[in-house]
Amino acid sequence: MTDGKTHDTAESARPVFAAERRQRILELVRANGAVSLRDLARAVGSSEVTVRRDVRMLEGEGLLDRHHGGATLPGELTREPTYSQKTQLSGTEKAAIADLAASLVEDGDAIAIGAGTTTQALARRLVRHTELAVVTNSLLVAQALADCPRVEVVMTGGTLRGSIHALVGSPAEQALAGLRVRRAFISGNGLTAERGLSTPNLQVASVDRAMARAAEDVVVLADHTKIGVDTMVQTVPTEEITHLVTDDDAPRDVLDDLASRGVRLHVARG
Amino acid sequence: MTDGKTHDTAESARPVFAAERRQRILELVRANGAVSLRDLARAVGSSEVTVRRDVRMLEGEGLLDRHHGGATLPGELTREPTYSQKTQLSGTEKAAIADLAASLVEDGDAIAIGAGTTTQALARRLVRHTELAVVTNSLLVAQALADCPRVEVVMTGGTLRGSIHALVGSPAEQALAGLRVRRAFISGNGLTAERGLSTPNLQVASVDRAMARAAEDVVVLADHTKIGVDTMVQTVPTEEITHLVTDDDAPRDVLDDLASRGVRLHVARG
DNA sequence: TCACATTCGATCTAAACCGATCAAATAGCG
DNA sequence: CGCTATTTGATCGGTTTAGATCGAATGTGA
Repeated sequence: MTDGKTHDTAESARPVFAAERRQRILELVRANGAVSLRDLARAVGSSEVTVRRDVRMLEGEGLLDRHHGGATLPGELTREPTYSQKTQLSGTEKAAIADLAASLVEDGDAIAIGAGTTTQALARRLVRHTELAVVTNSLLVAQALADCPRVEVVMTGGTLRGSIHALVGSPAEQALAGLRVRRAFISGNGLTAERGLSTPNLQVASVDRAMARAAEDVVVLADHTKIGVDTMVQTVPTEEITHLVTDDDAPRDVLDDLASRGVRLHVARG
Repeated sequence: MTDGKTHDTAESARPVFAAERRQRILELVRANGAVSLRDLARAVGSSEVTVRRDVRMLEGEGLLDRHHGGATLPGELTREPTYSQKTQLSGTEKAAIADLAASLVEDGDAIAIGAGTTTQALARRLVRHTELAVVTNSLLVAQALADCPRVEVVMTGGTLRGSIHALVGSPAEQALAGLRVRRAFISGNGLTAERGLSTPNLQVASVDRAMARAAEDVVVLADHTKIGVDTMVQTVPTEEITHLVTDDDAPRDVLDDLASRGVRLHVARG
């Protein structure tokens, strides 16, 4: 509206200022999700070179992402840190923990397995067991045991929480309330001696609690990155944890504290 | 929003950048568990060479595993035999059927999706929908939609039937009994005009029946190998089938017969 | 086990795209 | 009026990317 230099020359074509052009570029990208440089140039009536410059500038401000051939919304295609990278994080420790935890499962057992990448690794170790009954709310655990005919897998119902690939909500909790198993293998995001196991999500916490209540023994699987860490919602208090399986990078003092409170320790050497 | 006054050049399609292509490959693999290179190439509209390159790159990041002929989820115990069977069988028909079935789903719908590889392919097509509520007893369907934040997935509980990766038993049926959805997308092993949809397994049949009862419309997904085939247990009688989605290799006479009984036909051309 | 088919890997080619430098036009300023 | 700074457009070389081909390796089926 109020451009500094008014009608100095009111000649033919209306001028397209750089700021306006960039604004239109942004709008186009936002509207289409991804636009090629050629289309952008055509749309704003400038050359590709100019648009390239604009796009680079806009990228510098974090308003869009530049790609070979065009531009996209920022962060749209770069969601790499998905689930599978978490398994990569401390894969060897997880494997060692899962091996040790699997030794706590005997043929003929009825057990519950919670959500998490470590519990998924545990489930993979159980394919050789026989006469096993496993109840879980984790899609990944169920998948791991799906092709194993000698293991009966029961899933709770519930709403799928995509980030952890597990079922939550009252259907899941109610399904667990009606069951009784010998051991529950539960993971979490943090474990301290004072507050026990914790997770950042309320719904997940509720299901984990229900799972712990359904079991005689509660086995917590937690690699060293989680020991001594406290997150938002407590799931299982220390007194109810009977076993902890972790790796030997876990802080010694916390482990001692847990042990003094009656938790049986199983430390896997990575 | 404020579309420019410029004539929009409708000739140029939305570009697909390399990053987006890889993202889609990941989605496809996550959804299907195992996808052949050819299908991936077809799905993303690139050559097999390019897809091979992408897959190799993604493997380097640990996001998927590479196998002869295709790619699978990482770290999974890969079931090679089932893999080639299922994807090779009638992959293109399944894809075409799934595409057509996806067009029967509207944003904001509440739908049910049964077990099967075709329904799984359908689920894969729903990731772009918004405000969708999906209830399913299929692990594969749930997995396909797990990473989609705009789709709410509710799973029935139940016992895992490994061969079809779906939940069966009374918990599954009871969960469905308490629900009401607009459309149910059900597959099966055989479909005839006289007996309707059928499957060789009793438990699976019960769940499919419960799912059909929970829906206003019943959409059957069946490729041509199943049309005219009758298997042991009837799941949905022809009168309750409102739509059939199949491919153009299906026997004409059976289709006509079904149509005369009120089934709306949707024939995908492979 | 052997023969056949499919798929993989590598190299090459073609094309698109990017970056940089330079030329031209316009606005600002003395 | 003329100079200069800023901005835009054009060209060129280098780089990246995608597709094609062919020998080699791997699976498949009899």
